[in-house]
Amino acid sequence: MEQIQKLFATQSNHAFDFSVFSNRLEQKDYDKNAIILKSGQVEDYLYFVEKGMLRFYIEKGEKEITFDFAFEGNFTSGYSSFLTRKPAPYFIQALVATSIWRISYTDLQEVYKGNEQGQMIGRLAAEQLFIRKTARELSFLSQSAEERYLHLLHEQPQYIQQIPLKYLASYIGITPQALSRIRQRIN
Amino acid sequence: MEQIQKLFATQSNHAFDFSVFSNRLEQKDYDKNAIILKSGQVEDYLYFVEKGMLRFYIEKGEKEITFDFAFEGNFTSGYSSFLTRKPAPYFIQALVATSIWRISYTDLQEVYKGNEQGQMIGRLAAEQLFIRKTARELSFLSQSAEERYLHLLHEQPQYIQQIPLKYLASYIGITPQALSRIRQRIN
DNA sequence: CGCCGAGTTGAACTGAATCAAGAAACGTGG
DNA sequence: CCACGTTTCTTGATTCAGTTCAACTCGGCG
Repeated sequence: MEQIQKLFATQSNHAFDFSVFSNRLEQKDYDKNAIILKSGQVEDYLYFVEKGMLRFYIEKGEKEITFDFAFEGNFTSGYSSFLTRKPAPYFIQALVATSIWRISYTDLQEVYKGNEQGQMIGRLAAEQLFIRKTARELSFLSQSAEERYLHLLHEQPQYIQQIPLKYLASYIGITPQALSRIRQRIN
Repeated sequence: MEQIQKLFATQSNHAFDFSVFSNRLEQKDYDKNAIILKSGQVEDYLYFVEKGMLRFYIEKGEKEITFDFAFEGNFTSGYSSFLTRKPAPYFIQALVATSIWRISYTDLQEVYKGNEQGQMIGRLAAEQLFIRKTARELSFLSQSAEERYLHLLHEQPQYIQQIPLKYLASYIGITPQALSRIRQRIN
């Protein structure tokens, strides 16, 4: 909880009654491999990852495609579903035992209404998510698979080694075999 | 202008004083190839494309990488720069003679403040942009270059043929030569 | 008319996919 | 806590999509 409060304190230049928001936060723990959101469900929460990490994936025929991760200190959500109130086409899963804080859609609307500064929460989340997606788009257009892997290693060194290679490969856009060979080449 | 109003009417289930927003809209016309945002500038506007189309690109060494287009009826912006008030690392250019409506950052903040429903504009823009980026991310992970091209053709048939092949190739993530061969193969 | 950028086509090369088999790690039940 | 079975990772051989370099065509514009 202090993590979130600290984040707001650094972002906000106005006094902000944090309790309006925090009173509606709910803490949840998930076991390793637990499914947090099932494909076909409407996402009802915005999450803040306190500890652990999450994986986002879609099922495409036989195989899973991992397209996102969320680490400690990130805001995350099945965000397009959360915003549009339509079923999400993907799954969210805990990669390790994970603790999150979450706020429901309706509660977040209340925070928006009740407090001038409340919008900041939504804005912070939206900005973080959008900027990440844009950076990732450019990585596909301008970098090789090896560069994407090295960038990922550099950006999130403490978490990457805990993630199974097959998920990383999928996230980078290559097969597990290809990533295995990249690893052997750079070591 | 009616285009935008219609968009709001279909999205909003409440009465919305559209004039609070529209009074702050400014109409601008750009010649073919005009630069709308220069890399290094802070994006000060949110745009609605009334007519024509835009291209987004970064300069990487010698070459340009086109990573986005905006067509008639789209909201768009150098959005991460607009949100964060930091310089954009990319250019926005008119591909053909283009007419837009735009609202400045400060005016949009005023709309947010002055009107309960005002947030909707920001939300609509954010949703549209975020959802598109997510779909594109999945296209890089799960589709071949040829599939991405066919999808683009299918999605925006009326605009694609007006866009120079080299920009389309870049957007898809391949060389102009490779796209030229894909075209010859599918015809 | 001549030039220049855009598009096309060819040939050689390369990074990654695919298919296949073996090694290592992992968790589950006895 | 070990033993077994399953999943994950590695390594090899072959194939394939896309890159690179190069030459040529075409259309528009000065």
